[in-house]
Amino acid sequence: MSSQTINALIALREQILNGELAPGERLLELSLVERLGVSRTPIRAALTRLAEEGLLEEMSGGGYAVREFTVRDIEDAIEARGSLEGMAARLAAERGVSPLALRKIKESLEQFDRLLEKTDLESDDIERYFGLNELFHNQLIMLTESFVIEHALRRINALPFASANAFVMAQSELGNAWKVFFVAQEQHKGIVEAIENREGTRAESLTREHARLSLSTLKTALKTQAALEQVPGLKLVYTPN
Amino acid sequence: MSSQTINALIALREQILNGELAPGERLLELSLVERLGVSRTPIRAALTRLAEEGLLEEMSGGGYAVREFTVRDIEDAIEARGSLEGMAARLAAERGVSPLALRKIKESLEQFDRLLEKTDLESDDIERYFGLNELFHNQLIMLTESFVIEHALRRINALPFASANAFVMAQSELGNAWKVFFVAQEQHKGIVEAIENREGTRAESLTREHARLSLSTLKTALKTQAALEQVPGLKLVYTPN
DNA sequence: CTTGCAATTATTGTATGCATAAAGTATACA
DNA sequence: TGTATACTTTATGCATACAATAATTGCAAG
Repeated sequence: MSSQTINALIALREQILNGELAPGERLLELSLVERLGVSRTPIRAALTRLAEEGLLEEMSGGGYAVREFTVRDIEDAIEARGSLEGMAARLAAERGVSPLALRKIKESLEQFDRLLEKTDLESDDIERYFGLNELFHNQLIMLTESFVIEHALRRINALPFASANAFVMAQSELGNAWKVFFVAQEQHKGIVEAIENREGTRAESLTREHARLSLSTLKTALKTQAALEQVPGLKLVYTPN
Repeated sequence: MSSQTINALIALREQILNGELAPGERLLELSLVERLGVSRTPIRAALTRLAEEGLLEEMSGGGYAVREFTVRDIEDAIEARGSLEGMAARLAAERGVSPLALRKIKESLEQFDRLLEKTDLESDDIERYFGLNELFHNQLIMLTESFVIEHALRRINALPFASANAFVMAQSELGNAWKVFFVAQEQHKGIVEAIENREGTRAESLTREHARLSLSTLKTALKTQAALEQVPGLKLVYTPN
């Protein structure tokens, strides 16, 4: 994709997740031209893309509005991620994986271990955990070497609160991050072990449970004002007050 | 979406599935202008959409090419559909469904039954089965009333060989259609029964197995020249000869 | 004969003007 | 005062001209 379109896409996505563009608000192309400083063409491209991702909804008679999500949507999205990641893990176990890829993902596990040796994580450590977690989940998906699975998961992860990292941000706002991270790491290890041992069912159910850990964290975060402000996308979730 | 864009989208998709535009072939916007009779703007919109769906791949340095699929891709896509439909069925069972929706999907089951009373299905009957099958799978997805699940499944079903109906076309080419359809109907009934009885695990595993029935049918079809010609999308699958 | 560079061509990316359709408003009539 | 209709406004859809970038060809030098 081209530069102006990417600029518009990134700026728009950020402003939506920030809450600068509120849920339900209609996005007028001309006002976005002023706001983003690019012409209508790349803006229209960005809008259709964001609608595809699910962040916007098409209005009847043309135009788009920022979508409002429910807690139920978060549950469904994380269940769906768990389902697909679980399937990926199972297929990886059943079909076998390349020795190189297996070694690489084990290295990630070791890096997690080293990071979690101390019990009080500082801001830098959280940042590092964030990066590692993203890497691990990518490696997990890539183990299967399947375009279709990658494609489907990319779509789910486009929903901001569905991705594996949303929970990291939420947890870091809630304090005592290392406790949950330790549980998560135990699951990581089990998943990789299951894949190595060709235990498809175990790999799948562990991966699903791992996703549910994100869910419980996010649901706690929804009750906390600070997390609600900090975790991208939670502002789009309707919370009856 | 607007009229010219839809025209371009439909025409392009059809020509890709027909094989008029061969896998690997680069699509030049200007040549599509001649071919489809609309200007570049709606064509570009259709191209980005088809790339989103996975039918096209973006080339480095701009432009798109028709994607070539492998048998493995079919397997993965149908597994993924089974995974997501299975999740939908499980959630429907666990959360419960509206009496109205349950009654409606049971009516579909009865229509299947009436259709399958005879053992020799004619062309019209296959057509009817096709419609019923599409309806049933839609109803199944809708039972959960989840935007996120619908969204994810719509994406998977955009891959032509992944959708629940691909197997109907394949089977009708293979002859003896009613045998497989009878097995499928038994699964349909089990799924609905499980949802009604709040048996989440049963609903999920039956739904997954139902998807795998499509898979075995499609794999058989891949070995048959007639089916290869008739079933939309199978021309995009690389078959070493 | 091959390789590197430059010029040209071809293709995609962006901006904008015009057309069309939808939404809103005011006015006239019941 | 309420409703229907015509008119005005506004927003999106489409086409096209222009800009920028990537690919290709030809020429020259090693």
